Amino acid sequence: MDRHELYRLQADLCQTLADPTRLEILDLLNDGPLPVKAIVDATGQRQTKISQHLAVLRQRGIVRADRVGVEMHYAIADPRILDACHITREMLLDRLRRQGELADRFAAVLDGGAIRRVS
Amino acid sequence: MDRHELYRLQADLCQTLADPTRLEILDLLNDGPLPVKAIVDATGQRQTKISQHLAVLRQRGIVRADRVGVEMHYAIADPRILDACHITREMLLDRLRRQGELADRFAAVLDGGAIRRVS
DNA sequence: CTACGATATGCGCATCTTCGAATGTATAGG
DNA sequence: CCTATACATTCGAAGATGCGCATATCGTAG
Repeated sequence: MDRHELYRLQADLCQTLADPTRLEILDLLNDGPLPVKAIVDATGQRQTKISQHLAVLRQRGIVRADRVGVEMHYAIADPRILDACHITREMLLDRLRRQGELADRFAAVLDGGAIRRVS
Repeated sequence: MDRHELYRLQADLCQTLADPTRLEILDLLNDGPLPVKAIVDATGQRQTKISQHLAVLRQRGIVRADRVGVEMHYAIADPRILDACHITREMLLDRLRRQGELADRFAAVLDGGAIRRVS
């Protein structure tokens, strides 16, 4: 297994996470296994779409599917994926906060009339 | 900022990480800032390609670029991204280890002739 | 067997991504 | 000014992805 093969696999894993619907599904499964119907209802998306995304997550081993009677229950396969998602989410929230502060400071400067004075 | 907008941003961030070359670049920058030339040499990829990927990383705020004389030095903007990468890498390595064990056990069974006896 | 509810799959289309080739820009040296 | 070095940008082709629509499968109840 050479280094580049690992980068390829890691890129595949990231690619699997690179979809808003799939991230939302993982977030829902964070609280425990759910049948497809529950995910469809919770997201408000079409069943076909959810099923396709679940297939992607299943094929890459991110989630696990078990039959429970007539339903399929999906669950997170490796909880560490949620840690990774948490980190990226925190990074984004921090960035948004910083942008908010910047916007506030900029707005304050505008209110002070500093920009108009310059122009 | 509603929940779905955050999922979209997070998906964008994951998408940015979803490329072997970009992951390799981040890995290289893990040890400190580097000029483009060093990255090109270290990866053995074409300069155009590296520059394109650096542009992607720069636009998404993953890396920061500073002029140093005639060179551009690139650096990791938020070290937490490396934590996230580390988690996914560990997950993959674990999975590969498990697959290796499975393969070993399977090979042992094959050597024992259990499969042939079944067929 | 039939019908139904739950879930999965195949297909076609629009969109996005990646790469290489060529070209553009900028800075330092002569 | 001219050149070379270091890096960035644009463009087109090839491949990948996401979605909706229609349809298939699977388990269970009649």
